Order: sequence, then structure tokens, then C-alpha cells
Amino acid sequence: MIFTTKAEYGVRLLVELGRQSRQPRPQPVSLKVIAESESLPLAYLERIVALLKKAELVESTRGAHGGYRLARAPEDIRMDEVVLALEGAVAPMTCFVDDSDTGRVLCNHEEDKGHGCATKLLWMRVQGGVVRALQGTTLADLVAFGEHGAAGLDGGTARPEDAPIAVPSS
Amino acid sequence: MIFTTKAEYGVRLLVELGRQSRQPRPQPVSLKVIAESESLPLAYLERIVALLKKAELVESTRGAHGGYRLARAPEDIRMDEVVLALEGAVAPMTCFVDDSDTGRVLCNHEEDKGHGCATKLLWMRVQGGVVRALQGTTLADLVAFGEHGAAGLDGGTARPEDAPIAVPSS
DNA sequence: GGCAACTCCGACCGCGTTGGTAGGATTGAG
DNA sequence: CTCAATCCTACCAACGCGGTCGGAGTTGCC
Repeated sequence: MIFTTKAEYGVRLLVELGRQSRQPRPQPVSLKVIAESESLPLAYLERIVALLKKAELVESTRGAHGGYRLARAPEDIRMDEVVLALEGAVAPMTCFVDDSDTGRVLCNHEEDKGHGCATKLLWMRVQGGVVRALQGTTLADLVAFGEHGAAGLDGGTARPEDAPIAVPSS
Repeated sequence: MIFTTKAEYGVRLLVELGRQSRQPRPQPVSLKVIAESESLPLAYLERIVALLKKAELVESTRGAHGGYRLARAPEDIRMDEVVLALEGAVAPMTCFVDDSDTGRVLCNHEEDKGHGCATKLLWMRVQGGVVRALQGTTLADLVAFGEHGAAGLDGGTARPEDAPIAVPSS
């Protein structure tokens, strides 16, 4: 499993806020409303939205009739930011560490007697695929998708026809 | 983190076998040799290679001078098969279940009052990216990459220039 | 002022998975 | 026979995930 429920719930929450944000006078939405609307545990949502706030993706107003709203327009919220805030990072393997100077990704066991870590090529490609999907999707896309149904699902998704990639018996 | 060490060790193991398989008279390689060569725990490797054998990706000969060898040529071993055997499946979220009749992926909470689960679009795109990277890479690619160094890393990988996607403080 | 509705914050906890280890049974070459 | 290898099952510590609880701070409204 790639993502946990943090990402799932967090994105659902943002979509809900994104719907509200298009109204003429967008009022802040309380977590209680969202929790009931999406059938999610309120206390858990609180911790999730805290991550989004720390990343400056949402803003909050406290007190009665308070709540949350988007810090930017849905078109300007890319999903790589969101997932980074919620899940911490998208790295395919634990051996992927960041060289904090250059920002380049590299592998722990590089020095394996001459030939570098052969698996690196694979993990780089996988990560590239994930990152591209994340960067190419905005919150506005998801909000629109929620309205119009399944339209746009095939845009760059290329659902594997021959390989089910289904959940096995395990 | 997307993959566990099962995938990491398993792929390393296959790469090692892939190197051997190109010799004129390919002898089976014992796990002990691989474990020492890659600095991996032998007992754990045994369990991992069992998964590969069950998926008919490797063959074994028992007894003295026994060991493992690839069941096919490295060019015919695609990484989606390998990861499926090792990790069980590649699904971005727990809510992705397989409709075992059609093989189509769908989501648990479809009926959210009219507008379908809006996050589905995102997870489909992500999964598509992963699956395409996995299907587009063969064991032969990894073996060749291990020899020639970093050549070929950019082939379709599109390393994100502006987004470090680095491991954060967490 | 006081209450109710919110956000905020830290501690706690059961559970399943991950990453190993231990120990032995079986098989085959020399 | 003996040694080297695969095979197989059980066991275990540590960790992260998903979630709860209780309380403290903030604000609108009567």
C-alpha cells in the first residue's frame, strides 16, 4: 500500500473545502460538518488538518462559527504538496535518503564493489511515475471530477488492460 | 514508503542471478553466496526467494552444490511480476479492491451522495504511474544498469527538477 | 458574563505488519 | 556417511497506523 488513510482523509477534506470555496461568500467549514458529511472520525481529522495547516494549505478561524478554508485557489494546490504534507514524503524505499545539499536522491549502498546498486534504476522510475501523477493533478481537478462523475479518468492514466494488478489472496 | 525490503532484497537477488545467467554454463547460485555478496541475512533471503519460486520466476536444485537460477531470460522478466510476487500487490489505497469478475479497480465508498469518491481520480493516476514504470522495466535493464553505471537513468524517468521530494524532518 | 461551538494539543493504546531469528527436516553430490 | 544446500514452521521485538480521550484556549451570541 502506497498511501495511508492520512492521505485519503486529507484529500477528501480538501475536496470538501474546495467545493465551499467556490461560493460567493465562502464561510469557514467546521470539522464537525466534514466529519459527518464524509463519515470520518472527528478527533482523527483534527490531527490530519493540523498537518495541512502547518503546510499552509488551509487557514483556520477559531471560536464559534469558526472552521477551515483553503489558503489558495484549488487550481493552485498541487497534489504533490498535499501528499508531502500528509504522508511526509514519497520515496519508494527506505534506502532513499536526501543529500540535503544538492537535493538529489541517492541510495545507501552505492559502493557495492564496482557496480552501483542495480535496483536504483527501478525505484527512480517508480518514484518518477508517482511524482509526475501527483504534480499533474490539482485540487480543482478532483473537485471537478467529483461533480461530473467518471469523466477524465483516462487522461494520462492508462489503466493496465492486461494486468489486473488485483489484490491477491494474501 | 512504497516498497518494503522484500522488494529490495528480492530484486537484488534476481539481479545477482541475472548476472550468472549470462555465462555459458550457468550453474545454480546458492543463497549463501548471494547473502555474503550483498550483505543480506541468509535466513531472511530464504523466505524471500520462496516467494519468487512460488511465482515461477526462479527454479531451484536441492542438495549439495544446489542453488537457484532464473526460470526465464532476464529480458522476459518484467518488474510488475516481480513486485507482485514479493509485495503482494500495488494498490495506492486500502479502499482499492478488485472486482474479481471484470478485474476493474473500484473504490469502497462510491455512493457518497451523488458525487462519487473524488479522490479516486488521484489514486488511479498514481497507480497508473507506478504500474507503467514497473511494466516498462525488465530484469535485463537492471542488470545492464548495474554494469554501465548511471547510464539510462533518465530514460523516461523525468527526475523532478524543482521538487526535491526529499525526506523531511519526520 | 456565560454558554456553546470551535480549534488546538499532547498523551495514550490496540493491532497488524515488518524484519528477522531459531531450529530442524529433507535432498543430493562426493 | 557427510556435508552442503534447499525447505518449512514457529517465534519474536519493534514500529507505524488508526483512533480515542481529556483538556485547554478562543470567539460569537444571548
